[in-house]
Amino acid sequence: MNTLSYGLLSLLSHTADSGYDLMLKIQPFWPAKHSQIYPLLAQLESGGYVRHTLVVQTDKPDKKVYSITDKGLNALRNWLTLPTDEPVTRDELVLKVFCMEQGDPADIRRMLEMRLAYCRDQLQWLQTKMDAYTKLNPSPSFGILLLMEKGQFAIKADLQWAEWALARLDEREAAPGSSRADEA
Amino acid sequence: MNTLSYGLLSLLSHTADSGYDLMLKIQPFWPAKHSQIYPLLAQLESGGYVRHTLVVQTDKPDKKVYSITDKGLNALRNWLTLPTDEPVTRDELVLKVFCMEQGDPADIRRMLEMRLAYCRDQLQWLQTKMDAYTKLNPSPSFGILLLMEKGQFAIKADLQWAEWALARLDEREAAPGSSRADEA
DNA sequence: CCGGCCATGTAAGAAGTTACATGATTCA
DNA sequence: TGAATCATGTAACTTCTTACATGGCCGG
Repeated sequence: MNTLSYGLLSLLSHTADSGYDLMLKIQPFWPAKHSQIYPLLAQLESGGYVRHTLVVQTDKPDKKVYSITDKGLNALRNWLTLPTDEPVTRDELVLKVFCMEQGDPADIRRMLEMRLAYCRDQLQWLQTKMDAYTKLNPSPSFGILLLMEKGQFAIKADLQWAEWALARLDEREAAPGSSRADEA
Repeated sequence: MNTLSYGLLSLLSHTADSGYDLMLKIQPFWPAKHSQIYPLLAQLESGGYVRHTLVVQTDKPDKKVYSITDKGLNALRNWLTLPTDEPVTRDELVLKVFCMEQGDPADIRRMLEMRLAYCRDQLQWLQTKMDAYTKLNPSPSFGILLLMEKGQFAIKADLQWAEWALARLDEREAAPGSSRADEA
């Protein structure tokens, strides 16, 4: 039972879902490909944590809809009491920023602008999700509200940093000479 | 040449360093164990991107100090022009929050308090690093300044979210009944 | 004297990605 | 007609973690 397994159980504790949909839904929280999800679900099923029923569809391929079992729920509850791993962020951008003096300033600028655009996209996507969710739901899940808020906090921080960094780049380019220019 | 390889080259573009020190320094940016770093450095050396000299020490074990070559610098510069992968954050906490209705509210509270403490630690650690760096350095690297700021933005966002979440938990516990309590 | 730090490495295993494989429907 | 979505699966590979292995120095 690894973290991704618990992630799947966590999703299934809200609603039964196909492997495909689980794969899509877990992306914002714990990115994983279908090639990782499908075998894991089979494993969880053989362990008795989930069970599936085949749902036949005419317009689309048939699907396996998984639901969590009592054993799965118990495992989930126990997991909640265990200590939580520290978060890990892997961002290629920070490695690039670290050695940015080696490259063309125009490349750095482009990099930061790309990040800015990415953040705006993410923020808008989240906003849409939040609107849709709160409209469709009379008394929403407290956990989901917390998460959507968490996502917003994180994206906004990244966005604000990118803006701040670009502003500092502008300052730099406006001022002639190197960082020792203020020694006048 | 994977991202970690470029990360090592990025660090080495500032100062020559031992595998051990590189391992320690890269943790905040791209966590990796020594068992991954050492073979990679050997590989980078056989590819001509870095070279090492043996530094004999009396009080401590001898070490291999790696420095970047021209070929390494060129590879680094080229990498800076390439498109940057999107950042990935994996945080077990979000998976737990998603299904928190399944568990004891006291567990959730403990979880959030742990996160809060972790964030405060991280923030203090960063502050210390920033102070030390800016004091020791007359004209600091622009890249490093940007990064330290980025770290602060991210940690503060996480911290503020945790505080906000705990406040909401308090509200919940103060109000009797469920979310339908406001239907009075 | 025991645990932690320094310092390097290998081996085995788990986790994650990319590619291979299939096939119907829908939209431009 | 060609690409995207839905839907499931396996195989090969890369990446990352844990464990094995060694050994001196230092502080409590």
